[in-house]
Amino acid sequence: MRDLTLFRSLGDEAFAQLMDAAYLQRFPPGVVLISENERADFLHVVVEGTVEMFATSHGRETTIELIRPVGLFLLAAVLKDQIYLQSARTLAKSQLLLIPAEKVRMAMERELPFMRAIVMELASDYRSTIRDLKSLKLRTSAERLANWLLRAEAEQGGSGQIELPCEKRTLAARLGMTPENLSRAFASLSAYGVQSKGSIVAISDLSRLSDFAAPDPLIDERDPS
Amino acid sequence: MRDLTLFRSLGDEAFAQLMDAAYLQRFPPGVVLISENERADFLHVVVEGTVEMFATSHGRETTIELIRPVGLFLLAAVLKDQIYLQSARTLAKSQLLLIPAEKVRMAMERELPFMRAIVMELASDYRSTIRDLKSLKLRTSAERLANWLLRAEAEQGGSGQIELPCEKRTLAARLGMTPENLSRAFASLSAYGVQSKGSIVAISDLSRLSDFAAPDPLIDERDPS
DNA sequence: CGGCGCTTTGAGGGAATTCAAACTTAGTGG
DNA sequence: CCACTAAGTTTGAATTCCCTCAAAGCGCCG
Repeated sequence: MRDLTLFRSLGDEAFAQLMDAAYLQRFPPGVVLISENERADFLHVVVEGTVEMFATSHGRETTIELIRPVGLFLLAAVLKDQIYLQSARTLAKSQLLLIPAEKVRMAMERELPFMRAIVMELASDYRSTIRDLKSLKLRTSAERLANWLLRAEAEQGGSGQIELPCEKRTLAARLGMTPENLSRAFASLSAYGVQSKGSIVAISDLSRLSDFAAPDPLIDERDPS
Repeated sequence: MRDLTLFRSLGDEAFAQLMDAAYLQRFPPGVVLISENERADFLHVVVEGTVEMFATSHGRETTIELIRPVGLFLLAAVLKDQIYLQSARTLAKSQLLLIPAEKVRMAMERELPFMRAIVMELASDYRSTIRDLKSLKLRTSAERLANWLLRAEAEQGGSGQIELPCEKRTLAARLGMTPENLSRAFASLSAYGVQSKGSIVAISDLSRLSDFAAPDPLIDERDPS
């Protein structure tokens, strides 16, 4: 927990207070943790497992983001004391820490370094969402997939192999397309050395894929923290 | 200037210090104020006119947002001391206040209420970007236009008439489509009582348009501040 | 008044979605 | 351990949506 940049900023006492008020809970896969339109009662921290942030409107649904350990979500809604704009469900067996919203806001008021860390966290989240927006508006679906693969490959150690963190249907929604379309995108990337078998993807020639993907640091690279 | 929620939080002295260090500048239309990939040197405040935030990648370009008085941009990049992810250009004759990034960060450290206001501003910006993302991923282009029109109508006083704040090509990019497609979207909305002539759009029957648009509070409504 | 640029319209093509069905995989219960 | 089921994935065909290219119309400003 303390590994989180956000909580590293807290003094021991304040950290203990937050933890005392928090609930550590386990959930099986497929549980809807929160639904959009509810009031923000808890800041959620993913300690173990995977959580999908998704959104619906008039029967349609899409994935906004995947949260994996150690990551938090709903911070903006908690701070503004507003309703959630996104829903969340577990994709795998997960362990979450629920911190009462009120306690988070109190800790922020009491500890300047914590508020500073919150500013940085929010700024990062904002910028990361802008990157997503740019990717959606400036790229085709195959390009989005190609760049997503390149980044996943690097994050998973650069072995040329990727293990998908979720089902393909979810990845499709995350990248803004249908499952069928993702399947076709994978098929079209086979011309650039991409082979997918189940949840394992192999990239035989990074530079060839990179030529097609044309990665853009202003979309694909993460801010240095 | 002091009307801005962000600056209302500043003490008189700190506010004066910020203003002393800032530059008030006028720009003709069509000037590129900042380009993505540059380091964040100034927080920008639009005092008069209109600024378009846009982004490019490999020859493609899109509009992210329009900023009008009194609004600010580049806050996240300034706080993180990072490069900009977006470019900015004036659409009309504009007057901007440029506040050195370093001064903003210093003011934040010195004044707790200012930092608190920054937290709220960032949280709002984040949530508003999430709304954009949902709109893009969950709606067709005609639906995005219809909902944009409904919101613009309300913001402009509910007279049933809208004056477009920018050229249609820019609105098209803002909504994630081509100018041709926007034109066709307008044509298709004429079945729901929408007439556009130049930069004036008339809605003859709000409820009919609303039936088609199916506005969703979690996408179209702004947070109460 | 003329020219430039934006907007509209049309035609054609490409990309993505929908619908449907076959196939694969994982998980369950016999 | 195997068969069976259910769900996820892939493939195919048809459709819709959107984009590109091209040309014509229109408005605005010099």
